[in-house]
Amino acid sequence: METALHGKHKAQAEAHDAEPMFDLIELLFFAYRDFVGDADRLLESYRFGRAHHRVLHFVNRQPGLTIAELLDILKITKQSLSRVLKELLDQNFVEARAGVADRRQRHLYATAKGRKLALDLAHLQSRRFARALDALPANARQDAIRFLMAMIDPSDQDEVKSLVWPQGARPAP
Amino acid sequence: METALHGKHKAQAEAHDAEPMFDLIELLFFAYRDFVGDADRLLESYRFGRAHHRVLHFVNRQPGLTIAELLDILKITKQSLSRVLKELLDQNFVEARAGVADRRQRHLYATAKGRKLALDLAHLQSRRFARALDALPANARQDAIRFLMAMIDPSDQDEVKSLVWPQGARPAP
DNA sequence: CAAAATATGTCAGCGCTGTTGCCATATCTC
DNA sequence: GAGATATGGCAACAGCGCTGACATATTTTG
Repeated sequence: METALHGKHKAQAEAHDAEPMFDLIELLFFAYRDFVGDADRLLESYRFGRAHHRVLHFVNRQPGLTIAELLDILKITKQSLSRVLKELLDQNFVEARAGVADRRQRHLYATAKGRKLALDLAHLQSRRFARALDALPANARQDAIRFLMAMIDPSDQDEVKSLVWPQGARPAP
Repeated sequence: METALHGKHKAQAEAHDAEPMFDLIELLFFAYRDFVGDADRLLESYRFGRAHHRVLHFVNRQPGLTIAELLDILKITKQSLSRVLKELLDQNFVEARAGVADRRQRHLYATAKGRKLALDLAHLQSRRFARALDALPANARQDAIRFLMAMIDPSDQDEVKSLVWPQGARPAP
C-alpha cells in the first residue's frame, strides 16, 4: 500500500519502526542549556530571572506591545506575566502608556535602561551564535535559521516569521 | 591593528559593533519551546515533569549510570535529583543496584516500564525532528548536528560527544 | 442608554524544579 | 584506625508556571 506521497524521511516519521534520534534530542538539550546559561549569569546580577528576560526582550523588540499581545507571544498566563512585568515597571526597565485609540490598553516600551540591558543580553547570546557559526561553513547561518524555523509548530510558523522579521514599525500611540 | 587571525565572522564576534542576531535568538527560543512541549503533554498523564524526563532519558541511554555521573550530566544538585529519582524508583520506572567493585555506588537501570516510557518520549521528539528535516535538503540532519554541537561550550564538546555517541557499552556490574 | 464584552489588575494558593546548608551512614583507601 | 568518598535525608527558600475568583475602567452593541 505504499505510495510516492511520503517525504524522504518516511521511515523516521513513522514513530515506532525507527530508532529515535537520540543525538539530535540530546544536542538540542545541551545547546539550549548553554545558550540560556549565558543570559542567566548576567540576569543574576540584576536579581532577574528568565521570565524577566523574555518580557524585556520582546518589549524591546516590539515597542508599543500591549499586555494581550505579550501574553500571546509568551504563551503564559496573566498572573505569571504580571509578577515579572510589575518588577520591570517598578525598577524602570519598562514603561507603560495608556492607548490612544483604546484607553484600556497599556502599551509597553523599554526605557533607555531597559534597552541597554536587553541589548547586553542579546549581544551575549549573539556571541555564542557567532562563535558557533565561525566554526562552520558560510551557509551555516541560513541553514540554522531554516532548521529552527522548521522545528516550530507549522501552524505557528507564519506568526513567528512576522514576529522575527517585522514588516514596518507600528506608529506610536 | 587588524590581523588576519580573526574568524570570518569577526564583526559579529565583537559584541558591540554588530547587530544582535535577534532572528536566531528568537527562533531557538520558539523551537525549543515546541520541542519540549511535545514531551510535556505525555509526561502530564504520568504526573511527571521535565526533570523526571531527563533522568529517565539518560538512565535509559546509559544503563548502569551512577548517581554522581548523572549529577554531572544534568548539572543539578543532589537534592533536585533525589526528589525525582525517588519517584521514578518508587513507581518502578528505574531500579538501582549496588555496585560490585564499589558497594557505595548505586547503578541505575530503566525497568521495562521505564524503557517503554523513555522510548515513547524519544519517538515523540524524533517525530518533530523528522517533520522538520523532511522539509529540508538531505544534508540538513548533518548540518543541524554540527550547528548544535558548535553551540555547546567548547570545553564540554568532547564530553558531550562521548555521551551522545558512546563507544561501547560498559559491562554490567 | 443600558447591558455585555473586553483589557487589565490583583489576591490567594498550589506545583515543579532549581538552590544552599547541614548532618548521617556505609564503604573504600591509605 | 583515620580520612576521603558516594550517597541519602531534612529544612528552607526562590523562580516561575498554573487556576480560580473577583474588581475596575472602558468600549461596543442591542
